[in-house]
Order: sequence, then C-alpha cells, then structure tokens
Amino acid sequence: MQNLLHNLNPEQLAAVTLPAQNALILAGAGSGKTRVLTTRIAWLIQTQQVSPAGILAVTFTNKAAKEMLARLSAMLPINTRGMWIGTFHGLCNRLLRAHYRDAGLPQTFQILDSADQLSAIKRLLKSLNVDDEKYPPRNLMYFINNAKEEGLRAHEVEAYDDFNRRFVELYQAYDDQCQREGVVDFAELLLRCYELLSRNQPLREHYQGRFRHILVDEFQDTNNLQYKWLKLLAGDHNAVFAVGDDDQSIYAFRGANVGNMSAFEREFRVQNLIKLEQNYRSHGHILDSANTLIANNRNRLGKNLRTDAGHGEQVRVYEATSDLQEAQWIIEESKSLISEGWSRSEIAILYRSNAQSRVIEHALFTAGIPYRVYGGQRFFERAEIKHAIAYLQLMDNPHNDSAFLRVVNFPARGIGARSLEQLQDAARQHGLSLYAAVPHVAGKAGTSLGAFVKLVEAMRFETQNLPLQEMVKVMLEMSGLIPHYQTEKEGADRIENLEQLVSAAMLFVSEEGFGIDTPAFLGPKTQAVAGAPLLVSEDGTEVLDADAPLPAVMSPLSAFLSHASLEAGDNQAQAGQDALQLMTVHSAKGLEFEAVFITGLEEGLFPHENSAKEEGGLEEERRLMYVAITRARKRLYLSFSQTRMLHGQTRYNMKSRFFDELPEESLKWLSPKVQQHNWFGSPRKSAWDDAPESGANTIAQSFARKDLGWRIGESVSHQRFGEGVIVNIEGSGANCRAQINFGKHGMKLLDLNVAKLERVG
DNA sequence: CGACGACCCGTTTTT
DNA sequence: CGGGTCGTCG
Repeated sequence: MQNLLHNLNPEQLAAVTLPAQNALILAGAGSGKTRVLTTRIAWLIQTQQVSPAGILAVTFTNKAAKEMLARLSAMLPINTRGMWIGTFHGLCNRLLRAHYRDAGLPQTFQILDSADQLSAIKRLLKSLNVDDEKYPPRNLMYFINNAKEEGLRAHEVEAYDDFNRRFVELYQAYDDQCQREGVVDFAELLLRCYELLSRNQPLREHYQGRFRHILVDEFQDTNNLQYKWLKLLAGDHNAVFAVGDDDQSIYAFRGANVGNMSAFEREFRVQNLIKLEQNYRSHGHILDSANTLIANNRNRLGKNLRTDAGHGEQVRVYEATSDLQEAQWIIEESKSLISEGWSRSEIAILYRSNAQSRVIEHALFTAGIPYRVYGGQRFFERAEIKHAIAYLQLMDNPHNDSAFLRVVNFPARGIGARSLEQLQDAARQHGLSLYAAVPHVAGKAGTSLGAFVKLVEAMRFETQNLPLQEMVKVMLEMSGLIPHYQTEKEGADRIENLEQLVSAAMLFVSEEGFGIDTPAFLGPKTQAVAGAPLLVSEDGTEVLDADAPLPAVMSPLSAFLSHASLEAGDNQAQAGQDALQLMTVHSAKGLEFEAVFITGLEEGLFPHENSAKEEGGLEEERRLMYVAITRARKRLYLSFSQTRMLHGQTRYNMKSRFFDELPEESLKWLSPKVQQHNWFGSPRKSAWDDAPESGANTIAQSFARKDLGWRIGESVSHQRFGEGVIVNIEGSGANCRAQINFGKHGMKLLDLNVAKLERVG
C-alpha cells in the first residue's frame, strides 16, 4: 500500500483515498488524472473495500481503457479479468449479449458503424421512395442519433411540424428495419442497454448490487444518455468517482454535455470535490498562457494550473505572409529542433481542420522529413476489409441486409440491379430479409441468387468447427475475395490487408480468451461463473451473469464482429519510424509533446467561423485552444498567416483573437512587429513583404492599383468595427467599395468614399 | 457492369 | 483546389 500511495501529491492522495461516496475530481491537463483513476481502483482492491468484480470503470475510447488496464496490471498482482473496464459501448454490448432475449435482440445481433448506419438509412429512404433531396440521409442520421442520445424513441419525439413529423416517422421506420435485420447502431447500443436495465428490475438490482464502485474517465465528454445510464447503474448506494475537466470539453458538437458535471455535483449530492491543479507537464510560460486564455470563458467550474517546473522559454509567435510560407517556416524550425537533438516524434504540428495539413505535408515531403498524419482511414474501414466482414456477418446472421447487399455481387457474379429489385420487392411483400426472400424470386435472377445463398450456407457449413482465424481464411477463398484481388493489378495491397485480417482474428482469439483450451480462459473465468448467480430471464430461462466467459455468451465470430465495429483499429499508416506528428487539435487531446506548433491561428479558422453561429461556440473554440496549448511540455510555437488558400481561393484573415487573450510577457514575437513598406509604398504590418513566396506573389498580382490608394490585403482600422483586412475592392472612383473582414465583427462592405478608415501599421 | 466526366461541397470525431 | 458522389455512356 505504501508503494501504491507514495509519490502522490496531497490532492491526488486525497482523491485516491476518498470514502465510498460520490466524488467529482476536476483534473486539469497534465495533472495525473489517469494515475489517480487507476491508483484509486488499485487502492480500493488492495484495502479490500471491494473485490475486482465490484469495479466498473468506463472510458470513451478503447485506447484509454487499454491503458487503464495495463497500468492496473502493473500495480496489482491480481488478475484483472474480473474487473469491468471498457468503453460505454463495449460494456453495453457485453450486457446486451448476455441478456439479448430480455433486450429483444437476436443472439447474433450485429453492430453498425457510422458508415453502415448511413447506408442503411439511404437504403431505407430508397425503399420508401422518400425524396433524399428534401430529407438528406445525413440529416436523418443526425436526427435519429440525437434523439437516441436524449433517450427518446420515435413515439416520444415531439413532432412540432409536418417536416419534423416525417423525420419522426422515418426514425420509426429505421428502427423497424434495424430490428428486422438484427442490427444496432452505436447509439442504440446505449439506449437499448439503458432500457433493458430500467425496465427489468431484477436485472437492474443485480448489477447495482454488484458494481459498488463506478469510475468514469473524461466525464466532461458524457452525453445525456450516458449520464442517465450511469445514474441508473449507480442506484442509491453505489459510489461514482467521476474524473473530468470542464476546460477540456471539446465535443459538444457530437452530443457531449459539459453541464453533466454540475448536474452530477447536484444530483449525486457530491460532498467531495477535489481539484487537481498541479501540472506535471508544461513549463511556466506555457501554463500561464493556458490559464490566461481560459480565464476568458464564463461558465467554468474554476481551476488554475500551477507548475514547479519554472518559467521555461517564452511562447514563440510567428506571422507568415502565406500558408505556404508558414509551412516553410515550420519546416525550418523543426529542422533546427531536430539538429539540436529533439526527437521527431516529440514534435507535434497541430491544426484546427484537416484541410490545413496538405500544405504542411507537401513542404515536409519536399524537405524529406519523415512525418505521420493521424486521423486517416482505419483498418476495419477499408473497402476490402468491409467486404470480408460482410461475408462473416452473413455467416453469423444472414438477415443482415446491409451485409447481403454489399457482397451479393462482389466479386461479380452476374447479380445486377434488376435482380436485386425483384428480390427487394419479394422481401417487402413477404416481410422477409433479402436472404430469406431469395426462394420467392423466380427465373434467372432466382437461380443466381440461389447460388449465392448456397455459397453462404457452404461457407457456414465448412467453417462451423474451425477456429476463428481458419474460418476467416476459408471465407476469403470461398467468397472469391482473394482470387478476385489476385487478378486485379492494384490488388496486392488489398490482399495484404486481408491477410492482416487473419492475423487480427488470431490475435483476437488469443487476447480475448476465445482459444478454447487456454489456461487463462479456464482459470479465473470459470471461477467467476461459479460465483456468479444465475439470473432468471423474463421468459423463465436461466441466463448467466454478463461476466460469464464470453464464449458462453457469444460465439467467437460474433465477438470478433463486435470487435471490428467497436474498435475500428489503428489509423496510423506509417508507424515505427521516428517522425513528426501531424494532427488536428481534437485528436491531440490526451497526448503530450516536447514541442508543439499550433498553426493557422486566424480569425475564421481558429476560432472557426462556424463557431460564431453556435451557442457557446466561441467558448468551445477557446477550450480547444486551451487543449492545444497544454499539449506542450517545453516549447510552444503559435503561427498565423496573412493569406491562405482555402476552397480554391485566397483568403485574407486577421490574426486570431486568441492572441489578445494571452499574456504578453509570455510571448516572443519572432516576426518583428515593425512597419514596413511594400512596392506601392503603403505600409503593412509585416516583416515579410519581400518574401518571394507564391502566396505573396498572388497578393502582389492582386495589388493592381485601385482607386483612393487602398489595396487588397491591407490592414485597416474602423471606428466601430476595429481592426480589419481588406479582402476585395470593387468599382472605382465615386463607386469604390471595399469588402473588409473585421474578424469578430464579420465581413463588411464599406464605401471607400464615405467610410473613415485608417491604415494600421 | 465498369469507367469516366460533371457536379457539389467544404469543422472538429469516437463508438 | 480536390475529394466524393452521381449519372451517363461504351
């Protein structure tokens, strides 16, 4: 125990050793949040306040769950298998698998990822002859997911007008389709589980009685349904230990509700609120910048990070003339960091939106510096993998129409649109799945469709007693996927990926205990079963507690398919090599680097222009900036550019308002703030007017002399609107007007003969 | 049935 | 500008 607790600071120690009551831990960036969470669990177990089976720890990402498990295994000598540590979705999946009957699901229900969900919706709209111009599939998807995340079924959603009523009807139709096909989307996983526990009292009481300690990571990211789910499981007697940081709430756009933190404090009658404000990551100037910036937000729970690390270096600020030149500067700066001995993987280049990476990538590529971009396509999202998964899905549950349609004619077997139309008609007529409707189709179409059904049956029969990885191998051959890609000239990469799928299956079997004879499987898991009470299902049959070994609850194939949907796999293409790290600010959350570049700090980009329209949008952008700043340990660079190529045209942006919210004494302006003169003799606040970059040339060309001596790209000041940049000038003489970007005051069209503008510089 | 061209649109993302 | 989708040809 001494070991566990030593080296904790007083606040951390207080949090770890709190009594078994609800608690809210406000954990600032770099304050040792994960450490507190895992040490808390270890301490509870080691002091025998709870058995491993009494722990429920919830995270948002698989990565976080894995890390927690890994740290725990290092801390505790015991087997961690009895503990429930996972994502909201993973845990709900597990509960639904164990209690599929009570949840009203088929045993082999399958999980739709977002892409699957969207195509299911498109298919629905088509089958109902709905105009997808008027009801865009994407909007319907948002509508459905939002409703589900509020815990609302179609019949509970208020239809306030005809348009909205149609959405509600389509929501109902979508749920019916999913039920018919035996599939659930991500939000459904949570909602179905919530409904299961709220309707089924014995089940609810069983799990409430079991999970005496519920621990939640990244609490600020919970949505309303997750909050309700936690409240339900907590009941009146369990202790919820919620860890989060309201200042790092950056996912409101996908349903996260920061308000859950104060709601939690109130509704769970939190007596124990502990702030972790000691930062172990960043040097002083960096931390001061973060603190000063975030102090501009209202509605905070309130927190100020401190460090013992000393001031360190100032934050370096750079003004570029063009996005190209900004990229070049980043490369030069990185090069000198690297030559000073900084490791490439400890340097991160962050941007607000993915589109910004292009220029930087290009410059890095030209300079021959290895880099890695996060956020691309993930393993299980690749087309060939999706095809293979569809075959596996059909083998497990042939009524999955999405899977059926994906591969019924891939590789091509002469089943065209007209055959499928006949089949879909027959299915609708008889209320059957496509698979089941095949016998109702006559003629040539019926024959080829029948052959496909026979193929699926054969794959199922041939593989029924094989280990998972063999099953995948056989499927790849019998389905014709491998032969197909062998004849394709660009198929080599795809075959390689398909082979990786076999490896993934093998790895899954060994890690998840689906290797039937492994000692890990027979050991602690059987004990768990013996100790777990049998539960009586609503239909009177006995079912196992959901911590029965997974093979007792679902087949290896079902489990692997869940895994493929819930954990789409890594999205890092070129792993291994020491490379610069490129990513959006969002994906940088939770990571840290020695040196960080925050790029494109311009009005309209960061803060993003769309954020102005949203309620609380600017505050979320500011939190995003806060997250970005707090990623850096020792060195932080901030950069912006006067011009930027976006959507095929040059934009003239003002520097981000966030610069005005940073402490001046912590900043060091690299590009001198001196007035210089360009070719036209007009001043422009910049040190780079002679930069021979193409971006600068674009400006030069657009500097064709307009009337009254004003120029595109020039910085001006207006009595009411403050500082702005001239974006365009139209007309001439008495009719000369300028379009000016006044940043937070927006774009204005001003008559240059009337407006009182002053040059800035 | 596949290839190619017109056209549209453009934050952030995990499960 | 560039990626993705849709529709029309061969």
